[in-house]
This record gives sequence, structure tokens and C-alpha cells, in this order.
Amino acid sequence: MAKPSLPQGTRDFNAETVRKRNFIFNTIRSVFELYGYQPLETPAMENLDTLMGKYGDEGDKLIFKILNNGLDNVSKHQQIKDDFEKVLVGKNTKGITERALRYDLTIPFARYVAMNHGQLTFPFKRYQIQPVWRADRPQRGRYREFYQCDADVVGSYSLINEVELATIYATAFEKLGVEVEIKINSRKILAALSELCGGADKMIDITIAIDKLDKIGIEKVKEELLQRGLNENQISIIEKYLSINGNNEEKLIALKNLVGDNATAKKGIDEIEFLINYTKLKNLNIDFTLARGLNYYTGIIFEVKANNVQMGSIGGGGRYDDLTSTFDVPNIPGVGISFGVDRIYDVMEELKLFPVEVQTATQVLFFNLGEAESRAVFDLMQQLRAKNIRCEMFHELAKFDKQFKWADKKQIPYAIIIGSKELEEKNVVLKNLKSGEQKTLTNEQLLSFEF
RNA sequence: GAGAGCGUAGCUCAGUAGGUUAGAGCGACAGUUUGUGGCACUGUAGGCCGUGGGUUCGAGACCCAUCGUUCUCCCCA
Repeated sequence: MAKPSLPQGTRDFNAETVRKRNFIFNTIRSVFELYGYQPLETPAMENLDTLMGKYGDEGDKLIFKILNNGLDNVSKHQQIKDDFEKVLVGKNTKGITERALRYDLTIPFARYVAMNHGQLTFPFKRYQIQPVWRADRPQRGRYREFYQCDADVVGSYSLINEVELATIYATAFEKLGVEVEIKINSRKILAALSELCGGADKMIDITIAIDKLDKIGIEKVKEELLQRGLNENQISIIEKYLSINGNNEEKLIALKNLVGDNATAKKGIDEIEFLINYTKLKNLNIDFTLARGLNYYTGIIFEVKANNVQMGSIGGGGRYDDLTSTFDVPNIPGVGISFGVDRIYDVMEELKLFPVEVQTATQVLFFNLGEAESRAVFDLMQQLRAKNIRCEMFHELAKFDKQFKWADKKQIPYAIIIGSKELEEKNVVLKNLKSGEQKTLTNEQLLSFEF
């Protein structure tokens, strides 16, 4: 057997890491619950049909496909070879693969809603905290297996949902101690811009190009737009659009001057104004260069960036007014947000934002000083455990030195020593390992001690 | 899918211009010390130098391939 290893882009999590991650999960979950969202879980795998075509061409390539079983079945060899030929030219793949790992939580949710819309009470609000998988090349802040925490509401056009979701973002990150900027834009504004610049079919080209503004600069964006078939006049409108800056109010005024007489743009602007005025969040900023790749968004879109650290977005979302129609259930609008736990973890680790309390494991180590002593220890431990004190006994008879060092390494704050003397006198020696102080307590005093 | 860097002890790394028996720190284990840890000292274990091929009298070092890993672009959380 070769050296054991992990699949690329996946990780093991040790006790410390799991505790820190749980802190993030619990914080986000509690905020979701505060806003009336209910939990949902879906399978790790979906039918390939459910996922394909929902994330754009790039997204489709990153879906982890699961090989069908039974491909070595001799009686089906010819059929399987024929099917594989189709795979090679990018066609129908059912004979080779018909299942895939979940790529995000939104499409499985849409599938769930489409399957169960007859039973659900609308508006239906759900949250979901599960891993997703992407066949991406791993790099900083990018993994092949990572968790998303999504909250979505379907069956409502109300902008109050956007207001609440923006507030969920703000509240959760505040509770985590992470300073963030919540960036918003509207697909309606981007659509209006596209109408003015070569037609609605150019929207994807335009959004892809402008999304790169802060990375490659305005000149390169203009070059890319030219390559994508826009003329000089159209590009100059986009340049004006991208040069809009200032605070939210100033940006909206400038945008109205540029595209305000377009009906779609006006609707998008109204929605953004509503959201900003309603929430009054200080870190909610308009960013007209925000586009987001996923094709299904139709209204306001969100993206969350952590301040003071170099990291891709740690959350994103938006409104999709017609997501379930791809599953033949039309007219169910929705809006949702997602938290990227693994990136939030990396940010918190880099900025040292995890509270120390997160790490308390065993509170008390009982020394093992002999057969009769350890029996007494066991009885005492059971009584402490009944009072929710986390304690354990050293696994074997050993020198003090060894037992102390073990406690140090496991960062256990208290040691309790029960030797022959204490056994006889029915008391214990309690030592605070951090301060070095120790005192003798009766068994009764120990049971009421505040650890 | 495109590009770059790095693979030497459990971990972090050093290894000079290609030259005898590959080193350090940390960690592990044992002892000094069988009723009091963190410190110190002493000792021990631990390496197909990622893998395969090539150049050379001689390769951890140079060349090629391969695998792994990290990072960048694309795209994304």
C-alpha cells in the first residue's frame, strides 16, 4: 500500500479546527433561525440532469460527475463503448454517468421546491448548511469540498426579503467579529445597460467584462468589450457607467442621469433605493461593477467581501424570479444568500478572530495513582459528569511528571489528585494548572466547585 | 483549461561549486525525578533526499519524464 493521501482539494479537520468551524456554523444557524428560516438537507448527489446547464458553461465543467456502476458488465460492453464515444464528443452521457455531486445548495433547493410545491406553505423560507463539491483547481481560499450556508425564500416578490437577507448578512458577520462590506447591484440595471449597448443578448458578455474592472483596469475592459463585438459608442456608455463613484446617493444620481429613462433600469434603481433606505446598514454599498456569474439571477444581487484581508468573496446571493421553471414549475420567485464557511474560517484565522473559549475541551484531569484510587476517581467523575463537568482520568498508572505533562499538552485547566492519603481522608487535591495554585477539598466541596 | 514555484526526519528547514558516513531546530520517547507539570541537562529512535530514467568516475544537487503540492490566470464561496 502506498502512502495514504487525500483527494486534491479536500482536508481533514482536527479537534481545534472542528470547534472553530462549529462556532461559525452555530453562529450563522442561530441567525437564520432568528429570522424564521427552517432547516433543509438534500442528498450529496443529484441526478446529473438536475445540475447541468444551471451554472453556465464554466460551471458545468466544474461539476463532479459520478461514474455509473456496472460498466464492467460483459453483456453491455458494446452499449457502453458506444456511450463512451458520445462522452468523448461531449454528448449524451447517461450510459456512463447519470449522477453528480452537489455543486451548490440553490439548485437542489429549487429542485426540492419544484417537487414539493403542492405541499409547501408559501412563502417558504429554508436554510441549508451542507458541503458542496467543485472540480476546480485548488488554490488560496479555494477548495474542492467546502461548506455553504444558504438561506432562501421562495414564493414572494416582496423586497422585504432582500432587506431581511441583507440584515442577516450584517448580523451574522457582526456576531462572528468579521468586518465586511456588503456589495449590491441589480441585474435589472445590468440588463438595461445591455439594452442600451447592443441588445439584451450581449448582457453576459458585458457583465463578464465589467466584473473584471478592479482586476484588469478600465483599458483592458474596453479592449475585451471591443473583442466581444461592441462598438465605440456602446463602450463609451459602459465606460461612463463604470466611472460612477461616490457614496450610495451620489452613485444613484449619476446612474439616473445615465440610464434613468430606461424602464428596466428605473425598476432596478427603485429596488436598490428601497433596500438601502429600509435597512440603513452602514456597510451596504452599491457596486455597479458587481455582476456575479450565475445566470439565474434577475434582480438585486449581493456579494460580501471581508475588510483588511486578501480573499475572494465570502458570501453571495441574489434574486431569481424564475428558478423553478427549469423544473417545469413556473412562477415561483425567490431570493437567497450564501455564506462560504471555509473562506470565513480562513479570514478569521488570519485576523485571529476566534474567541479563546471556543477551544475548551476537557476541564478536569484526574490522576491515576493506583487501583483503589482509580475506582474512587471513577465514582467521583460520574458525579461530576452528571453535573456537566467534562472530565477524564489518566489512562494508566504513571509518574506525576507524565500525568502533568499530558494535561499540559491537552490544555486541561484543572488536575485532581487522589492518592492513598486523600482516599483515606475522603478528600481531593485540586490544582489549577495555569496558576499553579492547589487546595484540598472534601468530596462534597468538589461536587459544588465552579470550574 | 493555461502558466509559475516547491518536494530532504513526524513538523519547519539547511545542505555551499556535483565529492567520503545527509544535518539543525522543534516535536516524540527514555532518564536525571515513584506525591507535584511547564524550565534545564543527558541520551534514544526516526531518512529508498517524492518516483522513474538520463548525464557523470561520482547526483540530495544537473537534464528529462512522472506524481504530489502550493500559488497565479479563467471562474468562483
